[in-house]
Amino acid sequence: MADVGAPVTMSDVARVAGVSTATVSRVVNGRYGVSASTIAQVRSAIEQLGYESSLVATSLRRSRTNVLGLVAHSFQSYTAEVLKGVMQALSRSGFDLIIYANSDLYGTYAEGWEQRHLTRLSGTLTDGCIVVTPWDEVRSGTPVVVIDPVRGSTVPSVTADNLAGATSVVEHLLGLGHRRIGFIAGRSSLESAWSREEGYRKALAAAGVPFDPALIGRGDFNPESATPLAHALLAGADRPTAIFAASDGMALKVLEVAKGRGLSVPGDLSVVGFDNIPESALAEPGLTTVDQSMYRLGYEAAHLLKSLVTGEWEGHRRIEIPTRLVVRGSTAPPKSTPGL
Amino acid sequence: MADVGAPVTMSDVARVAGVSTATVSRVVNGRYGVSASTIAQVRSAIEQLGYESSLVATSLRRSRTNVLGLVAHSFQSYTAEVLKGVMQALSRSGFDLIIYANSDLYGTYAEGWEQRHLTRLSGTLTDGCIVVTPWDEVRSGTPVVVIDPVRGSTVPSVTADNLAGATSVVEHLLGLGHRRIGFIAGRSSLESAWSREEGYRKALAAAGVPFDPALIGRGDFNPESATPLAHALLAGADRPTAIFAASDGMALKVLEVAKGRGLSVPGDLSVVGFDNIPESALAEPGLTTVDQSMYRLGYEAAHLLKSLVTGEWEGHRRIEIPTRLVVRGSTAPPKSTPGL
DNA sequence: AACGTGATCGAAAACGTTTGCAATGGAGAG
DNA sequence: CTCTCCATTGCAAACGTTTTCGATCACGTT
Repeated sequence: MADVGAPVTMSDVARVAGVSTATVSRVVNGRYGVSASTIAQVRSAIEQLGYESSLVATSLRRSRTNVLGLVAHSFQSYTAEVLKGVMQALSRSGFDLIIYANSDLYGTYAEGWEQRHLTRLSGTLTDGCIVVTPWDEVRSGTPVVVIDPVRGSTVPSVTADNLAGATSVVEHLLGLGHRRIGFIAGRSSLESAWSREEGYRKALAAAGVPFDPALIGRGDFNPESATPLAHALLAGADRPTAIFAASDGMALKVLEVAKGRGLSVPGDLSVVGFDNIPESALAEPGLTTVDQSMYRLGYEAAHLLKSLVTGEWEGHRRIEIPTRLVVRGSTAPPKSTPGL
Repeated sequence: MADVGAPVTMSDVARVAGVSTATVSRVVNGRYGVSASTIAQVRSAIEQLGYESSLVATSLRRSRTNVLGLVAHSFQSYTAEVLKGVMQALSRSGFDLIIYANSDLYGTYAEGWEQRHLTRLSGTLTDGCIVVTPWDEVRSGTPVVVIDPVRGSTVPSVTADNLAGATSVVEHLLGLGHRRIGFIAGRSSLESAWSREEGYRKALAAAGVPFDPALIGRGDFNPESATPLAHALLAGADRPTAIFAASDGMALKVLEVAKGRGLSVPGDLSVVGFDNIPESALAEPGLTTVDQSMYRLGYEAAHLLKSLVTGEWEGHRRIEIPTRLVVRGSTAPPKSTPGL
């Protein structure tokens, strides 16, 4: 029954209850110093009018709002998963969550919208923010926690143990007998991309496999960026027997390219991704990948932000969560295992 | 580089630029009546200080904020899908989106939180809201669009063509040769639940199959509610050869129960759901279901809300989107097809 | 020289809330 | 009866912005 009309304000309540707005405010916020009878009157007026305090006005006046913000650059499935974790962490914590999503996906404001949103929110609306989009310079008057930060960032952040995850992938492939393992890197400015590459290199080095620059493709986590790189890797005469892409989105493109070139997976080529997005389980064959619990990423980020906002010092401002190798059908021993 | 410190306000800009806040406001909002040189000064001051207008203060002062709100009761995967559609519709529309999620998932405010959030948002922050949670009484001073409304609601709403969807399911089952078809209903207050049951009844009637009340289980869309109902339906001597659950969540529970009772699907029992959530494709066997594009639901809702907010009358305040039967492995002809 | 005109800009009110401070009143002490 | 004191309550300022209104000024017209 959407009845239009001016929203009921505190003055309305005050008038009906026959008191001042100051008193109404005190009742609403449970402040000390209001007589029982007045409280009853105000309560009844609130009930009668269906009054609810304006989030905006309260935010403007107060410094603390008990609202946390989240800024994300898009809503992929992983963002939703992060969200679940955040909400779970905030459940019954007294903090509400506001998610700010920009409408100008491809608009003129595309550059720098993260900062715009962050500033607009943290100006007054929120006590702190979680940033899910990769962004280099984070300026904010209130605490910020970044999920998957850029390399070298000093902002409090939560990230997966990308090094260990990538290492486990390469060890898995080496264990199957692969020696020529291609790698498609992610956006190089991101710490996660860098750590995954680092894991790739270190695991190869540890096994005594020489590093071949020709096996590296420089992607940017955007699935489309992987397509030409996969073609390039697979075109050479001495093509790799396995390709490890730094994200599932890119790995799925590799799968596509391989099929397009008449290569069977995992028969002719093993493919591994990173992230364990839902689509990976549905792929044909299922994509071997590294699970980084997005849920947990969100949960830890919210927890960290909460402690930053309330001022409870928790020591670590940088949290790493463990990863887990998920072996599916896209990896198998190479057809010919030369040198074994 | 999160630098703490008081956020920069319009007064700061005014001081630096040597003008009044009124002028700064005019520049920021592109109002007419500011000299080119002044504009340049103000712009430079804004740049220098990194000023961004406070969403809160602006909202408080203005009536229009160009921000739309979305209130959802939880973040299942379908909510994320709805979100994508909403964001796409709002892309480059000049509207931003704020999603308000409550932290008191199981808290004392559990009852009526939707209304609380809606009121807090629509009070001043947003120009209108999309409500994704089923809720009976919607009170709001600003336009509201409800996705999947309650039965009899007069609030502008967007819903799937549940009647046609349910009809297609039953026709599919009838076509396979089923005659005893069980039905597990959804929350009866919802229009979608009612329409799905209506479709079930009408399709049976159209085929001349008598309606048997013993084949109806009264669920509430909550997956757990389906478990005892499935047991009850399958316990009888004259058990159905197929069960149509009004939601995928409930259908998956039926699958579980059937397996638990030693029934093979689709050998001994065909199972159909409604919604086509991602999990349904992953189930073993894949769940036959009705696809209602959540994306489209969100898209249309956002579009409708936009037109309501801007006052462009678009006629229909009630939108139905088409559904599509998705046949997977969970349906097959009954083992014995009596009467055929 | 007086005046109208249009462009530019600042003062101040307003949005709805919170809160420091002061005012009011009644009760108890002297 | 007066004074003090505490509990209760209202007044008004403040949060950061937008917008109305009027002031100022330069310029061209009579």
